[in-house]
Amino acid sequence: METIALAEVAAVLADPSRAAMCLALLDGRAWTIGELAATARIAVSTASEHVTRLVDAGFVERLKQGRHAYVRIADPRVAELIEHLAQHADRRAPTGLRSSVRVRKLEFARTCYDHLAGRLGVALRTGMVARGLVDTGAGLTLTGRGREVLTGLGVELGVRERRPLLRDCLDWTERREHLGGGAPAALLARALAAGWVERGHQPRAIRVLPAAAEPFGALGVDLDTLEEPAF
Amino acid sequence: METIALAEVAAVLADPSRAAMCLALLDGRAWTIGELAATARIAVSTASEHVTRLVDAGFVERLKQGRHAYVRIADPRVAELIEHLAQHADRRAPTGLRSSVRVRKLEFARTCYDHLAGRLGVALRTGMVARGLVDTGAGLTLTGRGREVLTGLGVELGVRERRPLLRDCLDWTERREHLGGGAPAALLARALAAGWVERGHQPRAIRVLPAAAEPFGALGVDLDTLEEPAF
DNA sequence: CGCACGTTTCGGCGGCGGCCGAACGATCCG
DNA sequence: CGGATCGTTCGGCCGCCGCCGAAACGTGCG
Repeated sequence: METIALAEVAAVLADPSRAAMCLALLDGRAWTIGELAATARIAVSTASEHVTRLVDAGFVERLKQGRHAYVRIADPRVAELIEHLAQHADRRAPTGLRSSVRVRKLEFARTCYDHLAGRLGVALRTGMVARGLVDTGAGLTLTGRGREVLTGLGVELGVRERRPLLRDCLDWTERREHLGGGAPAALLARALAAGWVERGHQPRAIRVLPAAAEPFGALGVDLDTLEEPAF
Repeated sequence: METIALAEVAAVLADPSRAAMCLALLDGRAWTIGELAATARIAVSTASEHVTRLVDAGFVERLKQGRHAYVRIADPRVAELIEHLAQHADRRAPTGLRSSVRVRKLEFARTCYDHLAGRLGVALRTGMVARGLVDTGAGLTLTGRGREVLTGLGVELGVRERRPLLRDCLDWTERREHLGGGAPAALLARALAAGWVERGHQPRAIRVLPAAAEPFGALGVDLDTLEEPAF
């Protein structure tokens, strides 16, 4: 039976420690075993075993480099799968309110695997929809104008990507949807390369630089009104 | 931590019996507990317990009707999630060749949750792409002509659906992709209503009727050349 | 060349959860 | 109203798997 394959792959994510590690890895970067052990609050030995299982399942890959072993998500499709699963989990969460300072600091702008999330990510979705760059009629589609504007900003929309250009993404700290998919990934890459934003010290943190005002304005995001928390 | 929510939802699918039940339910219809127990080869009592867990997790819903309890997938999004997961499982399966007669009979035409699969499903994808009704540039999109043709056939494309109109779907018996998403779901509904196809006796079986020739021809599928197995 | 640090392997412990059969409950039918 | 059929609940058994600390391994650095 093929059916056991499904159970096997689900079982890999079914452990709290492994789940925590995968969620951490959604920042798209490579973590060491030690770091992963720390965030999951387990012994390194245990973390190492978990990584082995994740590798066998094709979720992550191990990169040996000197005496360190780096671990990262194997494939964008894996990231989407994890997000998809997390999204369902989120949907039926009684959910207490989020609290920690660490999370608060990440609320404004951060990455979600390979695209922007946080309030900035949410604003991007709202802005692009308001300007008619994205259509929400059935699923999400990039309009002709949307394509023009992104291209004008130097964002390279890979034509041969397998995943859709746009999808709704609801990551695990933010309650509202932001934009995932190929186009937002390309946008983040462009934003980093062009110095509109840069990575902060915390894993998923993003700092917005002055140069971001113009390009993000073109996407319907007014950074000035966004900068300060609403409350 | 929210992270445990991910593990919890994964844990629900992490059991072989529950996975088998979910896969069976992907035919989109309501099954009784007894039937589910039989396909999963477990005692009814155990199956009942599993259904309870699946309900609590929001994957399926229980419909009491007389002395029977029917179970079905709660939501198209759940079906997509399961398919997504199964797809990843499939991707890294050493995979023996499929054999059983039962599967062979379903190869030609069957449903995959709420849309067409099997060789017919695959041909539909190929045909619509060949006719320029579907564009595969980046992700999958329905072209203007595609929309016209479907509408002309009486297929109602719900504008307010949340899921995308088209997505690639690779179900667990077929190796090649077929079309999933809102549009193919609407197409199947129309095909059943209009008498182009009808449901067979096996759970996922679909029988193609003569009236199908014309509408499917418009979608680039030549049923005559497809009818007989290639080997 | 040896120590230190990061990682992996091993052995053993403990708990969770899936499994069944039996008893109970509910519903339909004669 | 009784017997048949389906489902659910309960109790108890068993195996799997996540956990840790200790020890082995390998790489870089002094």
